[in-house]
Amino acid sequence: MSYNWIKDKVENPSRLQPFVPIVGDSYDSTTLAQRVAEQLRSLIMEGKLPPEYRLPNEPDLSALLNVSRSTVRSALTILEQGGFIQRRWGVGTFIAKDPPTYNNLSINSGVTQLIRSSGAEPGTAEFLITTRPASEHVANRLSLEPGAPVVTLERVRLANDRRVVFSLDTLSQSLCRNQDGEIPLPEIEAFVRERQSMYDFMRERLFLDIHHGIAWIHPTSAEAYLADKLSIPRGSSILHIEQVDIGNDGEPLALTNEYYVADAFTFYIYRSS
Amino acid sequence: MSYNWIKDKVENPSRLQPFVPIVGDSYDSTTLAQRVAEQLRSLIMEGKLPPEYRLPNEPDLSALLNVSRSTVRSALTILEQGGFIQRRWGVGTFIAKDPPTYNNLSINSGVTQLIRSSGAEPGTAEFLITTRPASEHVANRLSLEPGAPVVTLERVRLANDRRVVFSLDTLSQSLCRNQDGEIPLPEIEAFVRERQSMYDFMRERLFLDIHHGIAWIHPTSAEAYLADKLSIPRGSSILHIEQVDIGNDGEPLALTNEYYVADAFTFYIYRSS
DNA sequence: TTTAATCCAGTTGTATGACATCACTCAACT
DNA sequence: AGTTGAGTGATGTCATACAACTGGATTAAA
Repeated sequence: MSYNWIKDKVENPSRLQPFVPIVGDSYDSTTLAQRVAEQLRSLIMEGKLPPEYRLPNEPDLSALLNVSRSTVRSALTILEQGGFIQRRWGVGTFIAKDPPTYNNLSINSGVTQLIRSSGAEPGTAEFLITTRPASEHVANRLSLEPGAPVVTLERVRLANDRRVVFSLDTLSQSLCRNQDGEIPLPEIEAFVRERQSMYDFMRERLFLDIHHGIAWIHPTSAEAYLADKLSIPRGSSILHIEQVDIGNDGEPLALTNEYYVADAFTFYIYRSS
Repeated sequence: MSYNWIKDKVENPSRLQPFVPIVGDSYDSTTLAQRVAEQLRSLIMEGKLPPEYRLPNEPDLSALLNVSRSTVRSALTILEQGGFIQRRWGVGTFIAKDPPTYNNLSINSGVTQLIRSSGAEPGTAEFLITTRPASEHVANRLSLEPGAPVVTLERVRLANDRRVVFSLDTLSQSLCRNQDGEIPLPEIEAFVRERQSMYDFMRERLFLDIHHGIAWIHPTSAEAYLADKLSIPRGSSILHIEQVDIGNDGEPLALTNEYYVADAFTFYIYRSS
């Protein structure tokens, strides 16, 4: 019990100790182990638990978090697979030497969070929201019928007023409804303009939880339209990331196309062997 | 016990049933759960366990694999985090709708395997192995002193005789030794020429196991040298992947630079939320 | 007949306790 | 000095029981 774990190295110990398992609060669909892993992960990503730091042993962690050791172990397995911690049999569990951050593509974070975590202030320069029939490609990605109505959101994203990303989000119109019926475009626009996040809108207004995303990497170069939007010379290198977000039932929820100015961000990937 | 699981959908059932836990065979350093996960993962990636397939319940799996249910659960957690399976509380465990393949960057596979899995025959067009002092950048990536001797391996990789990748591998010379002393360059060359894999060489000759890799994504365009090597026009889009492979102790083992012709492969990434 | 509520079997999630195995330290011995 | 071996503390594995959830069947009510 003499672990000075948090005490002398972490600023805010209170985040960990008063962990309440939350049983039937709001319907969650996540398991206890996943919530514990999520809690520890955010501590690591916020830097509260520094690299190479040694965690308490599993029985103590179990007592601290007020969950059983098997739950702790399950959570640690999740974190280990993500490259956040390293376990050494017979020795202990340690924060990884180089744990993933928000510019790790293995973590499904949005553009806004990416910009913010790079130390810049996120913003939006152009904003165009429309409905249109789905192209064949879009319909294919979203498992829709070609021509089905979709909501598209076109934005130029800013980092400290510099144009760094052009993003084009697509969402089936049939999903844009709550218990009161269809949500009108202006309401969507208002929400996304303020919060700068379509994921927040999907979660809070449509109650659509994203289980994971599948992203395709397309290196390309800027043609006229993109060069104009991003204020870069034509032919500049562009990283095009096309992503489908998948819900808990395996259903595609949204399609995202993001075009990054090549030198604006450095992306990396954790590749497990 | 009436699961026709394997029986009617999988060609080679024998791979699963006679699972032997392998206790002290060769020193492994991997846990039993990891080996079980690895075994199931290869079955999935080879297509023996089709998408959306339902696995036996955990007690039956435990009996089939001759390990305890907690070990099974640990293995399943690993696979779930990798996007290979989906577990549904109270229902069952299923192969994912779209499980990762070798062109998933979250899986640390080499170029040769990538080419082979795309259905093409891998080959090598140019082959140059040298020793040189480490540049500052290389030394930094590999945690070496600048100027320390490194072995570099330059190759043009072929897929059905088409030039698709230019790769530049770097390895500290201090690691290129076995119990008999330093391994001469010609021996390295002979091995890698035949097996077309530097990872195999590191594992079998140097006993260096790679725990994971960290890859950086750099979209760029081909300058003169690369355009020549890859037989493409100057200015063509190139996907540059720089990767550091990390050992079990967190030590950097090798540095890999791979330059992919943009349209040769489609890479994707599994992004967990 | 239709609808809603209830039960029930099957499956994954969590808790608990015990033991196995590994890595490290350090004293004892050769 | 070098080696062996016990001891300690950590993670890994096993076993068992129970809780919570899902989906379908059954039953009861409208």
